[in-house]
Amino acid sequence: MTSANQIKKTGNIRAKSKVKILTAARNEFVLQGYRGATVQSIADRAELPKANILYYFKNKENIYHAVLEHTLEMWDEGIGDIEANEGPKVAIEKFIAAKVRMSFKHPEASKIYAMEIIQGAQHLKDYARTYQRQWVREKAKLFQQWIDSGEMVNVDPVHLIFLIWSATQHYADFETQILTIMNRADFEEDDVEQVIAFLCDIILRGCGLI
Amino acid sequence: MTSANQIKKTGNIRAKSKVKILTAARNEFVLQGYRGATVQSIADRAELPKANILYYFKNKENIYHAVLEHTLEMWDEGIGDIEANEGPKVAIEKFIAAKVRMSFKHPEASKIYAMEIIQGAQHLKDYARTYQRQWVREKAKLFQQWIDSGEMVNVDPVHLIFLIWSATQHYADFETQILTIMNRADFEEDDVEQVIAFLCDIILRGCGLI
DNA sequence: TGGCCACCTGACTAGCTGGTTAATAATAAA
DNA sequence: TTTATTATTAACCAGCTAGTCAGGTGGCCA
Repeated sequence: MTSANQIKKTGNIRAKSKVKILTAARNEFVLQGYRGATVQSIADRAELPKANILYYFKNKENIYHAVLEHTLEMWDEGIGDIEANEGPKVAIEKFIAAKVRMSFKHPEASKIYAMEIIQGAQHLKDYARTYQRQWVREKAKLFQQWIDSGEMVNVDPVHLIFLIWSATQHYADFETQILTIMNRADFEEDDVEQVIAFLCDIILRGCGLI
Repeated sequence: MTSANQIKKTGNIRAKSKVKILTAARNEFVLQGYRGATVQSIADRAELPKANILYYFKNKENIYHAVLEHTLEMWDEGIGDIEANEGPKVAIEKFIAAKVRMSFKHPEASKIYAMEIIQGAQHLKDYARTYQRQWVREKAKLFQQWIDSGEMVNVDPVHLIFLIWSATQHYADFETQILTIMNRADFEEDDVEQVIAFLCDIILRGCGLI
């Protein structure tokens, strides 16, 4: 048995337990907030003794950080990529579609992220300050070029990005409210495409691209 | 001294203390969440002994309910009123302006509301089920009439309302993120009007109203 | 003056919190 | 098999939690 296999085998138990714990933790943190989610409640949900949780994660904050990290990875993936050569229409369409799909696929991730920001983003100030700020500036510059070349109407690119973020994430974060108002129990496949169509339609027209 | 005056005088102490407590509580709940905000921390912020807090509000949940109630009142006020006779352009403009102004004026209210919804809206399911659902249906019907009469483009009225809600509330809820990305310490007077102008511009054009 | 009532608060408690420890079991390596 | 490492968990603890309570204070009216 090779050394690589050793690591893999022992790693498997660790990995499986960690996934189990993080899934339970993510749900608890969404439902109860950081303080409201207790190590015991996470343990109960994961169907493991509390001490086992604290064997894999030194402490509660560590669990939260792991959950947050996973959330940010998703955010990065789901953010889609706006590229210069495809023109504003396709770029915005792809961006909206990617964000809406992520909202419907991983609402808990969006919710955790939202709560973190609402409460002051104490765990990820640096993330916004470095990574996000740069991303927004880059993409805003692209939009500005399209505006300057007359390919789209003159709208503030930064606020346009905020608009798309908010409108798309809304379907994850305010899921409960939306479902209640629409008098529905759950979202269905069709809803995703309908929302994408609606947002693309109104925002593209708003940008003078239809 | 009349009985009415007695009530007013004693009521004044009650009212003043309650306002003090609720203001402190609102801030604590926003920053720490329901479980994270302790009665002691609320007391410290209000500069009152803990027992005094519990003299005016039987228990912690009572405080939270009072905060939530106050928040909903603001929401109701700030929601603006879409009226049939003013036409879609003015209606949407007024609606957006009202919601943006409220977001900038009372960000904590919006944040508390958002957190409550994200966590499953356990304290105000009925509110959404009765009041909000009816409001949305009413206003959606109005939009539909404007669409049918060719006064605006055919966009889903319910999703249009969601779009406006999300875009406007975003400036309150994600304040921290927005300020960080824009590399600013605080919002200023001008920002409010700029945001209103941006959102009106893009959404009205999106509805074929420009 | 004395009685009434709203207001105030220090001291207390039962239960829960995150986290430790020490002893045991399971697994893998030699 | 023996040994070493990893995984598991009951029992425990110090500190904090929401909430209680009993004993106050001070203003107002008869």
